[in-house]
Amino acid sequence: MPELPEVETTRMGLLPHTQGQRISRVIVRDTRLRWPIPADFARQLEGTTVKTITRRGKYLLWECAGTKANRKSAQKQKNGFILSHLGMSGTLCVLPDSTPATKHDHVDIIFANNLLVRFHDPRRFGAMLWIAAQESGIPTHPLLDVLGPEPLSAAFTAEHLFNASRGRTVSIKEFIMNSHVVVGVGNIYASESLFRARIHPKRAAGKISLVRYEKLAEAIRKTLADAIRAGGTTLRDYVGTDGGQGYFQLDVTVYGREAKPCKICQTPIRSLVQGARSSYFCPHCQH
DNA sequence: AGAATAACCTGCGTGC
DNA sequence: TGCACGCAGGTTATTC
Repeated sequence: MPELPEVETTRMGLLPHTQGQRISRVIVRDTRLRWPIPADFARQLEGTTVKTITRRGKYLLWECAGTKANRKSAQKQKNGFILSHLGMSGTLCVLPDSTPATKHDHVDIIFANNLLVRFHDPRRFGAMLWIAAQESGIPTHPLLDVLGPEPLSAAFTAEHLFNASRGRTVSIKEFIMNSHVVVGVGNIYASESLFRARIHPKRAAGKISLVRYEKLAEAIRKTLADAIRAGGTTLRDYVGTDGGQGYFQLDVTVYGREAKPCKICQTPIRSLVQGARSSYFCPHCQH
């Protein structure tokens, strides 16, 4: 169920326990995810060191490098990236390496520092893949290559939204949830951002002015940045947290508040279904 | 190309 | 208590 802020919080939680640590062993218990975990996944990782973990949209990229000894023994190809995605129900948590596994624990990445990172995913919409290092050092993968700009980067502008939306009849809610347009805006923050920008979720993306896209871009940036900040403040020692409690309380203004009063005008919040996803909005404030 | 729909899953809450 | 049902914060694949 994680959106971008939860993924970023997960990244920040993992980093201090994994950066610079050598992966001593990898246990794959259940390969069934969005795509099967590759057969040689464990072998690729074992013996490498995690240089850093970065985020692209809701994907985490774990940069792994073979040791000098490995390079000498012709194992240069071990350099690469773990590409992970939490899907709807995935968690990554840091645990002591003796922690017994339970149901839906798909993968353990065990480190030389006696900690492990456990990937747990009941609904199996998540992913764990390996990207072999390229010449450029930049990870290339079909899943990454089609992604739109990061909402908290300079590339994410009102002009980008405006230009990408010309001629599009799709609703603005579905438009901003499309990862080809912008990454990281999930179902909750789509409703929250549209409320903040006062835009009705059903409005056609192609009929929104540049001025209104300025407001929307700013609303998305603020909504996500606020949520990341909230996650960061709840994050203390990531070891032992199960991710369930790690998914922090969201401070929502419209999401899930059907029939409750709008926090601005007291009009009852309404919901509708778009692309099989629930949207929430204030019929008075948003148009 | 873009829009709409199906598909992948388990778990939980609700109402009968 | 049990069971059917609807719904869940994601994304790609398929069809038209």
